[in-house]
Amino acid sequence: MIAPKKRIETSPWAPFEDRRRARDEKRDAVLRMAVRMFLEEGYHRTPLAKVADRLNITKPALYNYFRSKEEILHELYRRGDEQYEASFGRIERAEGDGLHKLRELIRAYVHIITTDSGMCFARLDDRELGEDARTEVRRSKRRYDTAFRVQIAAGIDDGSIRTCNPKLAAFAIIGALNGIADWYRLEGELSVEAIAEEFALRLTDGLAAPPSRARSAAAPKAAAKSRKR
Amino acid sequence: MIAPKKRIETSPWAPFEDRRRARDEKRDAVLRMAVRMFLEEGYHRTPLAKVADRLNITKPALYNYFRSKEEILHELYRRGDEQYEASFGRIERAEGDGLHKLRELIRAYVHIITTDSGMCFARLDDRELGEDARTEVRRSKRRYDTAFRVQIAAGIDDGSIRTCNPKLAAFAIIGALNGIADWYRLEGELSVEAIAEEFALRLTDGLAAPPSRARSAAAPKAAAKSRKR
Amino acid sequence: MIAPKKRIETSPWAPFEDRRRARDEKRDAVLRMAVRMFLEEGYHRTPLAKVADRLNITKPALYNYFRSKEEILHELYRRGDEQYEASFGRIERAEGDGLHKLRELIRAYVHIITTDSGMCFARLDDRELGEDARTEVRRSKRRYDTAFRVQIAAGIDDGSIRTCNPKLAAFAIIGALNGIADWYRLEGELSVEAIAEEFALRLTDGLAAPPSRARSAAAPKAAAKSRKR
Amino acid sequence: MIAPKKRIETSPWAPFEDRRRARDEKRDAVLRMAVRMFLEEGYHRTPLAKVADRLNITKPALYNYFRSKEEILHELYRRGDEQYEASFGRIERAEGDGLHKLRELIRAYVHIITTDSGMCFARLDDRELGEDARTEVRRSKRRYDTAFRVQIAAGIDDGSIRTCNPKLAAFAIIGALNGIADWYRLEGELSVEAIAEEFALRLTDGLAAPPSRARSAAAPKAAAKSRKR
DNA sequence: CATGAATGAGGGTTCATTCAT
DNA sequence: GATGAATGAACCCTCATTCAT
Repeated sequence: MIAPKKRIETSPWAPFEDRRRARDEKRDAVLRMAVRMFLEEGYHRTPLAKVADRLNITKPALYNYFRSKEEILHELYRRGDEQYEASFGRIERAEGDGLHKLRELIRAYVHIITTDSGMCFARLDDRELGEDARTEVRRSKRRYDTAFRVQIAAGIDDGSIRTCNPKLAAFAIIGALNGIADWYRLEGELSVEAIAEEFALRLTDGLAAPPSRARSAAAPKAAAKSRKR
Repeated sequence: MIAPKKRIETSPWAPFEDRRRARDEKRDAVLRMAVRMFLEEGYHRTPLAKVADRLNITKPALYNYFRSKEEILHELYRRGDEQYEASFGRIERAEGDGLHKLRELIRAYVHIITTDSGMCFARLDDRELGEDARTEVRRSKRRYDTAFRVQIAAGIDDGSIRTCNPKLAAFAIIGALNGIADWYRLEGELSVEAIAEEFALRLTDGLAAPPSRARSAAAPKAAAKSRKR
Repeated sequence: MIAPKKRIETSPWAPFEDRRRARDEKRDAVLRMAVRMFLEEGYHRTPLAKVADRLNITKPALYNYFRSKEEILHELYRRGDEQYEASFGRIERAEGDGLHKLRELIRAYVHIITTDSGMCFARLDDRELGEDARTEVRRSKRRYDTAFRVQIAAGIDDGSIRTCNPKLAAFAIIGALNGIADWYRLEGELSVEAIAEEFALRLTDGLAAPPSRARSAAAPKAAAKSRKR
Repeated sequence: MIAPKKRIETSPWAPFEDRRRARDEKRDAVLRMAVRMFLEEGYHRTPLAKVADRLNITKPALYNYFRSKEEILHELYRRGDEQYEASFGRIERAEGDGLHKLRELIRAYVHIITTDSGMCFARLDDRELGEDARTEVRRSKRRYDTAFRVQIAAGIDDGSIRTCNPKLAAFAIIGALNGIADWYRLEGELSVEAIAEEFALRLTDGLAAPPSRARSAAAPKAAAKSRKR
């Protein structure tokens, strides 16, 4: 009821909060601009001065938010990783056979790799990073590979996926997915959902166990169902 | 027949010939060294001085064979393109339905992308090139995309491939194939042939038309066969 | 006796006084921290940000007490100079022959150069200062040189010091004393008093005129001998 | 006799030799210019661009001879060390009692510290160097200290030097000697020899053991007296 | 008073490329 | 044809200092 109440209550903290938020927003703006330019032009062909210019600040101002150009890159990878990690974790903890989860992984991957931070893993070169960060990024990449392999192996076990070399199959799928980063921006007519669905089916149909007569009735249904979404 | 004969025959030009050959061999050596180092370390992280060093020559000596670092890169792309072009042309001119040719394209692509020059298209960044060369490289890339799309479309027409979006399907396949360049060197246990065969089948089975009863007898056999290997 | 008494007495001016004192104390704290870090790391390798950090304040806060980094340095020299000036003046005004006063100067110098501000003259580089301040500092240094020379000359006159080049002798002594700043912190086992006494004797014994007839015969010989070399 | 003979004889080597000499001369010129400017202005206040300017070359040209600014500094120390090392070694291996050798060390030190490279140890700050080089320089400095201490201790043993704390005495002498670097350039009227001789005598007379019985009675008294203070 | 943010002025280093020999 | 040397253009990063809040 009393107007200043809220003000009084939050008074001691507000400045801090506001400051921090403003700061975080700026830091974020730097990252968003940087990732766009890195993706567009390439990391090493993007001087920080240009990034700063487009943000209407000066080059050293960036150093209020990051310790080095490399740290910006590292942070971009980290943000990408958070997305992958969250999505993959959710899928892994959910119910479903190997094939289903594999398709979910594909859908998730498509949704992430079509975002700026998601694209970093596919389009930026982790050799620009120092030893430690590079190791971290590569660990993430291996973790994604593994996520796919695990579901493929699970699918083979539970009969939802035909026998194959899980490692190679995972490489093929991830390769196809990473490739999206190369053409997505330029082929604007397709929605992310459409791409996700198409890849989820196209990349797995070939892996799905061939419909035995018994299964031949069920599989088409599943396919039809998933196609609806 | 006699060993020196050839020498005698070419005698007047021999110096020229020899010179030119020696020159070409050196030029070639530069390219081979350069591509390896570019692939290993990245183009812009590979100073020409290091390339020269490993060849036991000096940096300016490189300028006897190439006008610029960029020209080296350009030439590498060109050599890669020659391979793709030759293989693709041969396949396109051959007999067979869409599915067959698609598989042949995949096999050819695997064989080329596992070579140094073939890897350039997938692992080097054409944005390092100047306007003209970049345009040329991108035309090549589009041409490969098109090659795959055409066979997919042909396969859809001739019934060997199930209905799908040829552009997306081609992107998926090429993405999977380009991905090979990311892991091939590190996963040494697999032969190129094995990879080629696995990818040719794995990436197409899902695209192949659903086995009619007539076909359903044949397809499993093929699958079984490939599994044995 | 009662705690608040002092507070009550100064009551009307207390805020001002307190303020000023608080301010001076802070200014002082800055100087004490700065001198320690300048001596430890070197002036130009000590960013103000680090000084501020260790004081748990922020960099621009320093500018409330000093107009520039250079002013801090200048002030440090000034504080050192006050000490030298006070001690030297006291000695010069006291009684005693040249040798005695020379020894007193040495003792005083040791006591001052083993303090932080005293060390500034020996360990910091006055070329970091601007024209005016640098001139001032150099005037101080010359003044110290002169103080030593004057007593040496006086000693020569009054017979307490043997004939020698006063300028060179003063340089030697001051050099030896300044050198203390290079090792004092690291050779913790010696008390300032011990060092002062040792230097006062060691650096002058050779300069002192032979006190007795017995000596007057021996000393020239030694000198003659060593001169032969 | 034949003019070109020499030319022919040295022919195959001359280019190499000439090249190498020219290169070494230039490298040397860089070092000589650098040391002068470093001593004059201070290391960190001397941009490489200015050094290059005075040599009529451009900044990056310096990188043909040195890998970094720090390496130049390091090399300067090394050249200084060579001089000290050579002189000290010669003296240590020679004949003579402690006092004699101590005086020789002093003379040598004066001769070296009045040269540009010799001055580096006294006037440049080894904290500008990286870990390794700094350690090396400090080892050198300790070695010089030790050289003096050893002779003082030897002199005490052989009776040529009166009992005293060798460490402190060495510090005092080296301090006095290093101080020369602070005033030598500016006090041009004195020859190096004169300074060397004056310091050799002035700094040791006080340390020399009283030569005669006559003195042995007087000296303790003086010491006792001054100790009362 | 104190703070976060921003700036301007450099400085060291790298590297493709050119040139005289 | 090859070399050593040199250059110019960038680029990253640091830091003292200022300013609005």
